[in-house]
Amino acid sequence: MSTTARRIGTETSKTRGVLLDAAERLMLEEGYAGVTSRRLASSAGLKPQLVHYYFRTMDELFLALFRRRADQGLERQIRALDSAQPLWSLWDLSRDPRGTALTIEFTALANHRKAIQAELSASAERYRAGLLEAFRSVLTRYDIDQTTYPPVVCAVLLTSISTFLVIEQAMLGMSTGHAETVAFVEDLIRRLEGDRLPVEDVASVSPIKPERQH
Amino acid sequence: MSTTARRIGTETSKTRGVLLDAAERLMLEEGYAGVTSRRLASSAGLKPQLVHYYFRTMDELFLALFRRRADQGLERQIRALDSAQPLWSLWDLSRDPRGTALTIEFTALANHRKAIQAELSASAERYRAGLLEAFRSVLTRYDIDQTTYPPVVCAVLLTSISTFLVIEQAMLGMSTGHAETVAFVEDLIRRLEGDRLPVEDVASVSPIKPERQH
DNA sequence: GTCTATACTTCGATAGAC
DNA sequence: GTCTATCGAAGTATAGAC
Repeated sequence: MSTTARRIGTETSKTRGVLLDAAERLMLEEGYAGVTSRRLASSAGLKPQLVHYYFRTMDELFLALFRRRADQGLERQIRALDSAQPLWSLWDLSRDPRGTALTIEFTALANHRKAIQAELSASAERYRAGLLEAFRSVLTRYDIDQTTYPPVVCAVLLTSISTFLVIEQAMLGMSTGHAETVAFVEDLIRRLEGDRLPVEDVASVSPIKPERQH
Repeated sequence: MSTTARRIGTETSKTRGVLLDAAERLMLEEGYAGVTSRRLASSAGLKPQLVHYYFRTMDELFLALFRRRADQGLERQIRALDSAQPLWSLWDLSRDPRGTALTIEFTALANHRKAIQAELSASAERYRAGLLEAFRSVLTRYDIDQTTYPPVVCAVLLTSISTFLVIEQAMLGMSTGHAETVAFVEDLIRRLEGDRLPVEDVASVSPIKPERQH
């Protein structure tokens, strides 16, 4: 009997990282449905069978891809929380088009890949909790009435707005009212944290780039 | 030569409507990738070839499906604009989970179906324009400073918030902070339009249901 | 770790009989 | 308008040689 486990590549393999990078690129360019073992391999200049050598199933690949990004996102959030202007940093971070576009693709993917859904909502909850903490502290610092402006509402609003703008802009090519909305939000932030200090900006200091593993 | 056009069913056919209804149901339940000619046919109790009899390609089916919904959405928006409490009506309308979930699926689909993208963004622009007009008129009526609160920003905000809540709730099963956010928005509406009059509520008067064609 | 070869499934689409 | 029959392409996945 062949209950003996099938061979699988190590997590530290260079090729594995190359595949994940290519998968991410494909996902951004053509949507999650464009990420098939064949297309992925060809886009990375490899044989389709290698995909199945490193990932038992496509689900496993999507999960690995998501986890890599989610970990990176949480790391960046932590750095943003620690910056001199947490609101500006969090706003800039949440407006990163690549990160948000990937989240949206994973959300659509979660519709028929239940393993993804669990991972995604767990990660979203963690992210929300971080934002909540940031708003609690900032609103306290600036002495804002937290009954009128609950921190959790601020967290949801910030995420909704940035997510929605990315959906329209990056996925549909729409931008009606975007500039005005960004100006509106940034004016609110400015009232609390003053003008943005470009040098301290977390997002610009560490631009999103595929993470190479080796 | 077979340049003679392939046969195609009429737009008023009952079977065609059944297929569109089934496609919509499938799309909501399993995402757009679940809508294949075979699965669609089997879910409607028909043969796969009938799908291709009524729609030359799957793209054509998706387009027809989208247009039917978009037309219905615009109609409902117009009725909401004419109601006694336009803000309440528009808010309720935009929070309809089925309509928004479909929009999100079409957005994901638009990533690799360019015909869909054009249609989708055109429709979104029309919808935005309607909302904008509503806010212009309401803000004028209640004498709100439109420099501080630009109508287009209100339109973008309303759509972002409702879209985002549906994404998290219906697609990810998340709800942290949702109740508070809804309360926050509804409090703002209440200040302008007073309490919601349940009977006048457009959304509750005409619940979303698949439109039968015959 | 990468290759060849291959099995099996599902998909979109068309031709032609009834 | 619906059926049977059928094509070719693309997908996931595995076995075994090198």
